[in-house]
Amino acid sequence: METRPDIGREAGDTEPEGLTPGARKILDAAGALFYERGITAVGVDLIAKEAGTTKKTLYDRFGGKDALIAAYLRERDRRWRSWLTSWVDTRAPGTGTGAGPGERLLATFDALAEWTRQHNPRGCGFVNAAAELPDPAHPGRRVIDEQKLWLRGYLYELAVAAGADEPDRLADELALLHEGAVVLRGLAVVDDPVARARALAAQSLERALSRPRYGVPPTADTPPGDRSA
Amino acid sequence: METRPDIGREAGDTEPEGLTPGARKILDAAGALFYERGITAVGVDLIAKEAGTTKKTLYDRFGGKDALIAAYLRERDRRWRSWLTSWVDTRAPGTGTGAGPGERLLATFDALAEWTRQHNPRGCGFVNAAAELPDPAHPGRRVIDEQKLWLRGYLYELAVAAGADEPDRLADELALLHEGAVVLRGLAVVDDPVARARALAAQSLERALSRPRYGVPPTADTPPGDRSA
DNA sequence: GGGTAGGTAGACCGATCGGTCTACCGGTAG
DNA sequence: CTACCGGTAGACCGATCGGTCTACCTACCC
Repeated sequence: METRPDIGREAGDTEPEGLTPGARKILDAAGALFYERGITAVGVDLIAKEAGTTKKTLYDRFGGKDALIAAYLRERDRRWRSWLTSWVDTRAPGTGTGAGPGERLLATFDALAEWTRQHNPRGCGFVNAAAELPDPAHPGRRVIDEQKLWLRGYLYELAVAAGADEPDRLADELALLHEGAVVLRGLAVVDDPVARARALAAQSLERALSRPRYGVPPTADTPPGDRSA
Repeated sequence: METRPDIGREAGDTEPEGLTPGARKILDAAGALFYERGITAVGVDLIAKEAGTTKKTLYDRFGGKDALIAAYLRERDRRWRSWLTSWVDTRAPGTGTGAGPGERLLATFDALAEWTRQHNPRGCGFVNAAAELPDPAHPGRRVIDEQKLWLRGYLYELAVAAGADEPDRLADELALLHEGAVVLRGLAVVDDPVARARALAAQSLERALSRPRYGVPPTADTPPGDRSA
């Protein structure tokens, strides 16, 4: 179990807080089981068995199921943030390029599309977890709140950088579209909800950039038909 | 001697009062407990105790926990549909009034706002239930799918009646906003997400109605029954 | 009266829940 | 060599899980 690049984790990931090999296996197994079958429905015996370890190791390394749930959410949050920011920085470097100022905001939807395609057949793991953790004092709830606040803040930063009129409003709207898209991805009511959300986001963006704050001339937006096959 | 556990009524049943008093109390208690604490976390013993009945009555009336879950979802679905349609019909009668053609579509967001204020402190009950029912064969899953498809179809009908350009697209977009709003209502990241969603819906609506399909002026109502694609 | 429906009360079942425990084993650092 | 660390193996705990069962009661209708 040496650290080998790009196996289960994304590029640029760093091993969080030096997990022992047993703890790593447990966290991986818990991550898959919690997301696929639900948190409450998965017992610690099954996690230990699936990880090829024992409950002893689980309790020695994590302390209990609640702490393991929080660790699972932290891990998922860390991967999602890394995925999103690296995607945006790579595909829409911005600042001086010929692309429109809203390119980086729209790129978040492309990142989401690929993320859901790879890791999200059952909707947002954080929304699902919130459904199972009604107790506000549960350690996992803090991770969930942080994740949602972080995304909204990230969208706000991008909105400000793009020179959007009313960046607060734009960030709220795009956060709304992100959540709606990832939730409808889990259900089967709209096909390609992320693409729909992106198109609607482009429309919202167009309006927000047509009246920039500091007199920056409105530039041509990226065409909505920009989507790659 | 056991009565038939077919009380989990089929779709098309409009009467909630085929229920015996004991079954009614159980369904009420289960509805509150399932939504507030999560489905898996709530046991049948607690439901029977909270309802002031016994497990015997629960199993005689509903057959088992899975059937009770489906009955709970059906009940919630029925209330939501009734709430939404009656709100729209009352506050936005449409067809011949002086209001705009998209008034009924926007009214769905007002209905949602009031619904969430009254019944939805923890987000969408169906999304939460879907998170806890990963098995596609679970009887509750069918109810969830029907609920989401119904809303999307209802929005589509309203979009067609309003004479929207691309009613499929508009229905998808509004469904997206509905889901995003109700999910973010459960979390605490955006204040008044329903209002944000309504504003964005109004914007989407404005565009969809500015280019009606057959050259009808945007202020005129297109007669319903338009089913061409 | 008899039959039946709906209900209450509560014992009981095997399985599983989260969590703790002792005992042993291999590697490694002082 | 010894001490310790991380792990394996598995017994064990009380509680609770979904579900079944017997027994008895009341009310209503033929």
